Amino acid sequence: MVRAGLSAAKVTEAAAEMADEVGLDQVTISALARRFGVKDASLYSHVKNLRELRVRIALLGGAEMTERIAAEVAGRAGKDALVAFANAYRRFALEHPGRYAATQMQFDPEEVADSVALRRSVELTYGMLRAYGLSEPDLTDAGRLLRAAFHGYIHLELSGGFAHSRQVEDSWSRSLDALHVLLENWPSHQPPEAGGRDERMP
Amino acid sequence: MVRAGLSAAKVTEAAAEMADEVGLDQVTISALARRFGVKDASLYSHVKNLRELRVRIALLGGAEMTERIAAEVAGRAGKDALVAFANAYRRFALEHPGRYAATQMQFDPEEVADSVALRRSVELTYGMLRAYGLSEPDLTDAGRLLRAAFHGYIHLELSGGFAHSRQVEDSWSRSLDALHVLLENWPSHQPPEAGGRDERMP
DNA sequence: GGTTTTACCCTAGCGGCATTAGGAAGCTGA
DNA sequence: TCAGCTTCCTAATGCCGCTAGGGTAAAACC
Repeated sequence: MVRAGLSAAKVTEAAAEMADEVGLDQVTISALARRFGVKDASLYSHVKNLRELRVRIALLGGAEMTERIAAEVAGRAGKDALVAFANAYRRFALEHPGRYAATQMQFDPEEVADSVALRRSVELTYGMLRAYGLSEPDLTDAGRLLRAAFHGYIHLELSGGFAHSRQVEDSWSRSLDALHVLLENWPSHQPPEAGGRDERMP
Repeated sequence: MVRAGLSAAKVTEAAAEMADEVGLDQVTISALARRFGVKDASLYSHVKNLRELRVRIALLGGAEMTERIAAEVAGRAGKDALVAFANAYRRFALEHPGRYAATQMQFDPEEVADSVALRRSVELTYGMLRAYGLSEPDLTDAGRLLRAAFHGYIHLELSGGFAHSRQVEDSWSRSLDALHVLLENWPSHQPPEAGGRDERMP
């Protein structure tokens, strides 16, 4: 009897690939075991349960995504940085829809508490926004709106909300133009006298 | 033997309620049958399968949502309309997360082809944007960005992306300020000489 | 090199879910 | 009243997540 030679890492990588190919919700323990030519129960030596498997996919995907964004943004500022960030974000999501979907799960705080990628991605966003001259609390507000716009756009695109036409590219890049204008004209707000605003999550 | 007196409409309404309470993915045929005190198989007299049930929830939720938005936007224009639209959108999504989630499914084109609500919601958006002086192709681009921003924001909020603090309200209303500024300063584009742009979906 | 220990993978089995087939009992209209 | 339709049932299939417990390959130790 030859062993399959699995490991948590291999299982996660295969699961991520499978998620990109057939959708995150099609990634089941059974299907994954089938892909490895192994019985379902065998996978439980490497992964606690289905939820943990998905969290692993998310952490893997999140790390990869942040890495790619960081590489593209490096050395840029202002609109250059914004466009590089946004395009890297979108390209990753379109090329790896399963991994991307996984990053959108609801996590228990401690599941992602020690995620370097998460902290890094917040830093990247804030660095970009500071180049636009923003500071708290606008930093937080603008960051949220940017994340929302990016995610919302990709979500609509992935779910077929608009046709998969060449036009989406134009629309996307014009939205980036618009967001650039938005950040340059951000309606600033003074932080309130008393503290409390500082504790906001990004 | 007393009959339960079910109907497609009653089943859908109960399913929508259940989705709001426990999450769309917890709405199963079994759970719903249990709620009615009926066997699983009985529901198949009223609903073709699980997918159709979810589509029904989506259509119901979409209609309700559009209705509420339309009521709020009626008689307003400019920033008033934008804020009314956005707040009605967000409030519905937060009060009815299950129905809202259902509206985000991927549909076959003919499943929603005859949805009045969908057409109406597009009209509402476009009317709002025309009041900002936009015309095609900016109408389409701005509409997409708005939908993306709204959906993205609510999605982040619902999935706990940021803390459930009072601050989210501030952040949201400042994002609306920013979007208003954006629409007033939208970087316009000329339509290309030859046709083709007109066929874009919203 | 032989032995012990570990860790991997298996068989077996539980309960939950979606779905279908076919039958019985209520309701409706002639 | 009785035929016919609808609603609900029982029964069964197959897929899935997950657990318990056992055997063996591979690694660790002497």
